[in-house]
Amino acid sequence: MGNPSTATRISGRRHRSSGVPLPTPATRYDQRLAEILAHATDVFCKKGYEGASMRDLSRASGMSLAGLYYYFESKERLLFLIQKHTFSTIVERLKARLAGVGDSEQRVRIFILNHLEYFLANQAAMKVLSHEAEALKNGFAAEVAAIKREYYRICVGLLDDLKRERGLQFSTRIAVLSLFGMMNWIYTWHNPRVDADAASMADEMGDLFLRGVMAGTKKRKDEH
Amino acid sequence: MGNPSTATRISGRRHRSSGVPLPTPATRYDQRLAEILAHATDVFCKKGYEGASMRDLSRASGMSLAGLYYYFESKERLLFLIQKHTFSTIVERLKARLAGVGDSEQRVRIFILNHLEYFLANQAAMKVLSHEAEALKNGFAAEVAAIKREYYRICVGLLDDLKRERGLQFSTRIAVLSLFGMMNWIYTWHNPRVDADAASMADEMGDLFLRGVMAGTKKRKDEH
DNA sequence: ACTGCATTCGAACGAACGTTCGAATTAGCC
DNA sequence: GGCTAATTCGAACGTTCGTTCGAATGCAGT
Repeated sequence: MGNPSTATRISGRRHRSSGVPLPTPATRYDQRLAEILAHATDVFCKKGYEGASMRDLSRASGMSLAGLYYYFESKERLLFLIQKHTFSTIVERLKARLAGVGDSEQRVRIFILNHLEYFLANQAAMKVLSHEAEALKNGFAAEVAAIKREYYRICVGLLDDLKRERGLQFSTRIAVLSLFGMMNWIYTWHNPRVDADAASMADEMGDLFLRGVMAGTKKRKDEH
Repeated sequence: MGNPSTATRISGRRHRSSGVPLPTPATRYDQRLAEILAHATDVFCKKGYEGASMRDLSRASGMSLAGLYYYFESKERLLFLIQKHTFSTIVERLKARLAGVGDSEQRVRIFILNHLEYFLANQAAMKVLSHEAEALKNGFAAEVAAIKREYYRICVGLLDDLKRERGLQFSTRIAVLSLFGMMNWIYTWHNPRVDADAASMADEMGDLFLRGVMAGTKKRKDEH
């Protein structure tokens, strides 16, 4: 089994026309693939990865069943592309937002806000990421798991900083995973018509979590 | 479509032999069905509802493919039976444990402990309940949703009591759903070899959640 | 041994599955 | 217009799916 990331399409893409000032930011191929990924995300969200058939994806994207296979070589790789792109983007945005912010409580709040904003703006993709986490196998699964681990480590770092600065006592592991639970569970209940926007929700969950973590017994300072 | 709950097997079960002092608490039929449900729970947990085939269930339970249909009339009803039994049991146990406890903080802690204890003692069943919540359709889905709603309302009641007694200010909806998220997410990460038992975990999550909810700004008492 | 019902099974059903292939169509470039 | 490669498609492949059916087996009461 080859590396899931490396392109398997050997034939080169169309070369960009000479002097055109980039009327489209990506090749036609990339655009079409992105469209298919978007439609497939909706279908996977609604019917689940196993429950969605290639014929469902064909219908949703308006392309013939066989035509889909010009853009990816298997249903599993399609899910992989969705998950990898979604997860990479959220990590990338997080890093950009954390840069230049020093206060450790503020940094945790940024983590929560970034997660919830992206979650609510891309609900379908995030549900597919959360809910179909076990659907990929071997190489595909490993690559997504690596991104997940990086994301997890970042959050652990933020909380360990907070803990050290303020001399708090709690299990970082339980705290981080509880926070992920609070945030990721949203896809099971969020209703844009009754629930607030991402910023308010991030405030509310941030309050709940940070108070819960910071109201704990501090270490006495004669403990080292 | 008939009521999913009512038995469709018309033929009566074997009548209990006359004077025997209940050597088995249930009929042979019920025992065998329970065995099949237990094996099916494991398979659904491992491969997902859609991903598990009737032939997988046949293999796991050691019964022929056709034989399974003597005990239930469809794969969907099998999932329904698992979800309904699991959810009913957890609600029933919760009610028993809450009876006679007056302190409202203690009652919330009991809710958390009951949930986590059952979750960790029946991980496979609870994962099937949490993860396959959308797999049932129409009548089947409605009946499980009714139990879920009752369970949700109980938790809302506990938190509203706490809120009133202590004059707290927070969104009950967000708090309850955040708590469910913290607890239900466990099935994605809990590892019995590294994580503590249910009681410690309930303490830790109870601290995190209750501090978060109670450390909030209290209403001034001249507000009514 | 015989009867009647509960239980189990092998074999098959039609439908739907993911994927493939060769031909048709389209779009950029001389 | 004609050439070439990129793109799309209809039709089919072999496999697996959930479910059904009639026959076999087990077992209790007579």
